[in-house]
Amino acid sequence: MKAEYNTKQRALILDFLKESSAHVSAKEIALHLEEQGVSVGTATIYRTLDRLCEQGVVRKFVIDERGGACYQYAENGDCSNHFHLKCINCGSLIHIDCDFVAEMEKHFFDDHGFTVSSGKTVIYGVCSACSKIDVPESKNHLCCKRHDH
Amino acid sequence: MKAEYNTKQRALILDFLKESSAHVSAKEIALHLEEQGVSVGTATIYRTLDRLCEQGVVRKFVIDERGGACYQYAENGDCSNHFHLKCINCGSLIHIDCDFVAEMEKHFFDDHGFTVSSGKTVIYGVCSACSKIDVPESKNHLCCKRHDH
DNA sequence: TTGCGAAATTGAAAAAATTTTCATTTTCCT
DNA sequence: AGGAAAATGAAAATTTTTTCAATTTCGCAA
Repeated sequence: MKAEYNTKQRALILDFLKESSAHVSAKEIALHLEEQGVSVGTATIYRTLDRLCEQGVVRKFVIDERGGACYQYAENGDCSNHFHLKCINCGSLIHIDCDFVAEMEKHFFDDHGFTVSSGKTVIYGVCSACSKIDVPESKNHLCCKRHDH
Repeated sequence: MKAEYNTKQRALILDFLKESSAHVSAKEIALHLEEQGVSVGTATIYRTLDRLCEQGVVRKFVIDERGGACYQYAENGDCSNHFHLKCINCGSLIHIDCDFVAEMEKHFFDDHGFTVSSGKTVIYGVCSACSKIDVPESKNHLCCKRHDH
């Protein structure tokens, strides 16, 4: 377990994320801090976001419409009705709970007469952690809400 | 459904991926093609990889030791292109192979960075027979293949 | 079969996003 | 206060995406 120091920069970044209901990009964070009169280096912003993601405090998304990734403060919502994504590479189990689940249920029911039991369903593949970011256990307990698309 | 043209570049990239048992990076692909005497633009390589990932033909990984992402050809096994519906009541396994599978794969990839391995995925629920739902034959023939397991 | 044309793809260059490097500064423990 | 560990920022390096004019693919009509 590596030690961690509290810094002004990290607090500022997290504050901004907390007060932003929507996704924000690394660049938006930089611009915001700039406006606040505080200039934080790019490297620091990315490093901080990485760490916050690792800790599950923040979620990372990749949205087509925008260049690059976006970040959002993660509140742990309810994990009631969702699918499980099982990574065949690292073995982690990810709980996803987004609008698309409903879409899937509707499709299987309408077109195949199949009533999906979401809670028991397991979708196998390679997780974002293995294919994109290095994210440890903590994040895997989070639920993902769907973002606009 | 968007049309797709076959191009020399795509074939070359896919060929290289097929013959590489290990992960290869975008740069390695570029270098390999260069050595082959064919020069393929960076943009084309990334675009092609993106598409192949979306189609589930290739998987994307990020390995710490290397900068950036790596790609690997995903074996097309017998059941690798479709989902399985497992009835929790009668136990039958239904193989479904319809356009929606691609939609799902795209969603999970785009929105969750998750590369679905369709062949290993099992969706649990109650089948049409058990819930006495009349599914039009035409729909079944159009959308899915049924097998006994 | 041949050739036309719309749609798709390409490549080069520029832009953008992200990561690395490393010297300097900050944090926190004693 | 002193010092080790951690974090920072600036700049360079690297990776990935965008732009857009030129080129290629492929169905279809002649």
